[in-house]
Order: sequence, then structure tokens, then C-alpha cells
Amino acid sequence: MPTQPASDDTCGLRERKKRETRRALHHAALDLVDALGYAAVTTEAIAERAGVSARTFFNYFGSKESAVLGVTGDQLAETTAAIEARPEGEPPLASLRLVLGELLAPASADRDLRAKRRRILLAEPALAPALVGNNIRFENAVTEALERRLGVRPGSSVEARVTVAAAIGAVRACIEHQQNGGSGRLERNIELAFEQLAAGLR
Amino acid sequence: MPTQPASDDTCGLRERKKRETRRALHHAALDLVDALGYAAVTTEAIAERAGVSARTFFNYFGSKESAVLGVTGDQLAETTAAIEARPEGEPPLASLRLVLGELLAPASADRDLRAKRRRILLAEPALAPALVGNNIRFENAVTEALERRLGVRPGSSVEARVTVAAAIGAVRACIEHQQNGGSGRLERNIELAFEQLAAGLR
DNA sequence: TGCAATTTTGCAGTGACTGCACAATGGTTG
DNA sequence: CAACCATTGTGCAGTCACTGCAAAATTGCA
Repeated sequence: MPTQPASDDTCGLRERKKRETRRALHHAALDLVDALGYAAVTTEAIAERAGVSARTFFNYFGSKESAVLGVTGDQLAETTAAIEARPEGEPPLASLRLVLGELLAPASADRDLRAKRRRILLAEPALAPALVGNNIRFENAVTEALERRLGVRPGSSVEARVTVAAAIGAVRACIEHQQNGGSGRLERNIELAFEQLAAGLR
Repeated sequence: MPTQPASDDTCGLRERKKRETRRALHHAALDLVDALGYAAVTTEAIAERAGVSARTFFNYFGSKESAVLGVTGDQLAETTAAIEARPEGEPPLASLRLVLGELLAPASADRDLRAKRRRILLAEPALAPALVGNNIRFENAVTEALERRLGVRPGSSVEARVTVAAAIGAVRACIEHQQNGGSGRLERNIELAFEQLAAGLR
């Protein structure tokens, strides 16, 4: 056990344990999928490797996908907060580019973890749809955050939602492009994609 | 048994029966979901209503979603063919707009069926992701068709794929906009969305 | 009518996911 | 330290989508 006093946040033993369990599950999922492939890994195996019961797995993640991607409820809140925090004059597309990019290259401690996550994401077609968007809740939240920042009445036009959907779609497209052996590096392609969106599609 | 000599296509009894079974399953799925909601309908119930065994259901549709949406393998072929058939000079986005619009308002015989499909699609959030795209195969096929028509080497750049993803995303956004009680009519919003994409996102 | 190809079906199984009730554990108060 | 309450972990039983397999049933054809 590390003697490190846990870097941040509330420090009840309870809180720490929960955090640790979530991390363990995410890591277990990542390791197993990396080694065996997404389809060959069961939620039971992930739970076992993390040292919790099969039932507990679902107390932490709503689905197998979520565990692999490390999607938590907090993440959604963080994302929307990040969007609302962008400077007022910034074009929505620019904000989205930053925030979505953040999701792909999360600054989460471990360099090793990040690499593994990226490798898996690019290797498993089953995960691409889930990573960004696909869950309507995410898209809704981001859209609402954007509308709030722009000061328009939510749902008064399709505009904000279309912008969000197109941006998310573009990121997904870049990921799938890699999966299909397309040219270029991921980050560079994402850059190009957003430029394309800004310039107007033909 | 109808004495109608079956409108088109090969007319073996076998072929006709298959067609009829597929239709029966699709209708059964639509009716049940319309009446009870997507979550409350089981594949078994759909099969029973269509007069086939539970196992046979999966000989016709790969998933519950597919049965409700009426997604067949042929549809994919039709869509890509439609794209390749568009005039050479037409901007890709315009082609996509036409072809994707076709998917939403399919000219399939029944006016009643069309209305029901539309109603369900707009009522069930679970279906929006599946309708257009989400299945990577669809997006891949459309992208390749587009690249073929444009005469570029497949996968040589992200451009075509980003265009496809953005267009699909826009359509999905419009559907979700309706689901969330947003303003305007679906077709009009789709028009606006494509104009927005063409003009360039801010 | 009889044979071969296709389709249907039953069966048994896997695995994701859920609700429920009870056990274990952490935090808190006297 | 002990008693108590709120959270959290776990086992159990169940539902349901989806799959492979092998045995019927059906169709097309000679």
C-alpha cells in the first residue's frame, strides 16, 4: 500500500476505496481487452481481476463498454463544465474541438494507461461508436451547455445540436479512418477534419 | 392467400415466402413497439406475432433494432448504388442529403407503414443512433461509394469519411431535436442542417 | 415420385444486465 | 469503546438478446 496521502479531493476511507475500485475495474478491463480482444472478455472476468464480485461491477459501470472506456458520470459533468468555461467570444466549433480532444487524450496520470487506451480504441471497432457520443445523454448535455453559453433558448433551433453532432461525427470518422488503415496520424486528421467543417462541406 | 402474382422480381414460391416473412416480422415489430414501447417488446413476441419461431426471427434480422427499422442487407447495397448513380459534378454533400433523406421517408408502398415508422423513430430514443449510421458497416460502405464516385483512392484522406459522418450526424441531430421537443418540422430542419454544413460551422 | 438444396425449428447455451434482500463496512454519536 | 446509521458489497434468481448445432419440414427439380 502506498503511503501517499491521496493527492486530492475528500479523503474518507470510503471515498478512497471507491475511487480505487473504479480504477481497478477500469485497469482490469483495459488489460484484458488489450490481451484478449473486446469480444473475448466478460464482465465477470473483469470483476474477478479487479477483486470484486460480478455484481459489484455494475455498481461502478453501467456497461462493459463504459468500463473499458472509463466512462463515469463525473466525466459528463466535467465536459459540460469545460464547455461553459470557454471564453465568450470563442466560436462553438473551436470549443468543441478542444473539449472533445481532451476526451481522446485524457491527462489522466498514467502515460502507460493512456497508450493502452488509445491502442484499444483504435483496434476495436465495437468501441468507436461509444467513445464519443452515441449515448444520447452525452450529446444532449453538450448541446445544452453550448446553448447556455451562447445564451439561446434550449431547443429553439437545431443549430447548436447540429454543430455538436457534426463535431462528434468528425472525431468518430477520424477514429474509424485509422481503424480502416487510412492515412495520417489521428491528431493531425482531427485537425484537418475540424478545418473541413469550418470551411464548409461540399 | 392472395392471387396477386407478386409485383416484381424472381417469383419462386420460396422467394415470395421469404419476402412475406420478412415483411410480416417488420410489421409485427412496428405494431408491437408502437403499442407497447421498444423496451417492452421481446424478439420472441415479434416472432410469435409474425407466425414464425423465435429462432427464425434471427434468420431474417440480426437484431431487434434491425427488425423495427426494417434494415436489411439489400438496403445497404441500394444506398451505395444510389450514391454512385448521382451525377458526376454534384457535390458530395448534396448526394448524401438526397440519399439519406430517402432512408427517412422510404417510398415503401404503405403510407400507413411509413407514418408508423416515423412516429416510432421520433418517439424512441433507443432507435435514433441505429437508424442512420452507428453501424460502422453502413458508414464504411457509403464512404467507399463516395470515394469511388469522386475517383480518389479509398482511405487516402479523411475528407470523404468526415463528410459522411457529419451528414449522418446532422440527420441524427435533427431526429433527436424532435425527440427533445425542439422547434420546427423534421424535413425543414434537415434542410437547415445541410445548409449549415455547407456554409461552414462556426 | 424421389432426391437435393434450402429453410424452419427446437434445444441448449452464453453473457450482459437488473432487482432484491442480506451481509459487511465506514463514519458518527454518546 | 459501544451502539447506531448510512453506504457499499455480494449472492441469488431471473430476463432477454443472440448463437451454434442438428434434426425436421418444405421447396425446386428431374
